[in-house]
Amino acid sequence: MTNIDAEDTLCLRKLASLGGIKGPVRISTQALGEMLGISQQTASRRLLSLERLKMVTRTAESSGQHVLITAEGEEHLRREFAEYCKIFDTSSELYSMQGVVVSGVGEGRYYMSIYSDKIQEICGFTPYPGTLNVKLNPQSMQIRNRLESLEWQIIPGFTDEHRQFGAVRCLKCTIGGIPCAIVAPLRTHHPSEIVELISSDRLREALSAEDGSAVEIVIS
Amino acid sequence: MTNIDAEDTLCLRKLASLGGIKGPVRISTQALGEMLGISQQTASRRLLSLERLKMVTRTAESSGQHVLITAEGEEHLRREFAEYCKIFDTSSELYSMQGVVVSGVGEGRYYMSIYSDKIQEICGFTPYPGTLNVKLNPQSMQIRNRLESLEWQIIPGFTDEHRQFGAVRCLKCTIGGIPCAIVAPLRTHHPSEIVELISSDRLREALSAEDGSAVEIVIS
DNA sequence: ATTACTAATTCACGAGTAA
DNA sequence: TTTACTCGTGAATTAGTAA
Repeated sequence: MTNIDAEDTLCLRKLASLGGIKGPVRISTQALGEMLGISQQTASRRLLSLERLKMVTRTAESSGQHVLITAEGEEHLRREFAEYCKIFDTSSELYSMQGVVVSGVGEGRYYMSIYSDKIQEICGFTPYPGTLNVKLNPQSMQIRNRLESLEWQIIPGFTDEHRQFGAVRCLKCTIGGIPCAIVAPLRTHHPSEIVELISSDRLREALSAEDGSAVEIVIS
Repeated sequence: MTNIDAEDTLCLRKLASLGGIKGPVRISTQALGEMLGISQQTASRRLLSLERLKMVTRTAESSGQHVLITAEGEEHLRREFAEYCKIFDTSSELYSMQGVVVSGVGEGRYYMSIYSDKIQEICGFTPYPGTLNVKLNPQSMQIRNRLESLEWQIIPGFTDEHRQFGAVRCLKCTIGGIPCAIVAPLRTHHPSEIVELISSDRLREALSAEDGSAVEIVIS
């Protein structure tokens, strides 16, 4: 079988949008060419090609032709469709980021003990008192930015007699397969290239990781 | 904006299937070329092109590169996806056939009076005693053949003291916007190029049609 | 190993035009 | 009006390499 190329597929898809699957479509090669941004001659060639591939049938009538997509043609378009379905079904809301373990500033530990109860409620685990800090590579930063539009769980801030505690948010994920969550201040202008992670266990131990170890974070 | 062509789109889609939306993908131009059935050089050029169009970003690392689809690239793929959705959402189970009115053999009238009650029950109208016969054009015959796989309503046959009446089936549709139904014997090897239609009204009058008049039948 | 340049070649495109 | 042929041109591809 001579394989159908990308340009022919585009042409076939256009015919389908015009109703070529449900019934014959009356279209001149001139008009088809204009729709696809190609010349009349090339449109003619495309139709000839699709006809040879048995993706369409044509009947010449006075002052024009009727084009109909065959079952085979429809099948081809459905396969294309399925390809896109696969991409957007499986990868919707699934992201992965790579980075290396770095030393944190140490404030995470303090926060985690304060918000412990809230985190248990939201994430389903009591956090180990401390965070794992991961420095993302530049490409993963682009993914990190996209995470901003996902739904984070919000932990409200509060004030006690000593000081004010800002609201934080968290996003469940896994690192090396271990359930954890990214924590971040509620309001930030630009996400940091350093991601803070919490888990029920001490992640450095669970991952056998030390500073500089490469890790992967998966958000689903 | 330089427009993205069909081949670049194919390449972008392949990267998406490899997970290029959710995170950076490690792929050599050699491997990408093999997957797409093109040379290493062309694969390289495609990536350069996609990069220029800001559909992907790349980071060169030792022994390879990491490719990530940008938000813009994802947007483009989603538009392609939407195009296919439109085709298969709106045109599923919607067919159209063209033909000309012809004189029937006259037996339809007889049948219609006998099956009148059943038709009322199934189609929601009491049929005018007579059928409109439409001769389909060759292309529409292909559509007619596809109708065989749809769900027809079956009217069981019966036997009285005089003769045997075979089972028939009908499929609701419209002709020139008027609700009607195609009737056919339950078992036929090949659908006839002549379609018999029933309606509550005399269709020839309702359509102002005579022998040779062009008509369109729509099945939804 | 890689990526991507340059050069040679192929092949796809549109203009002109016949049917 | 149509469709689709031939033909000249040029864009796109692969081969050969450099980095």
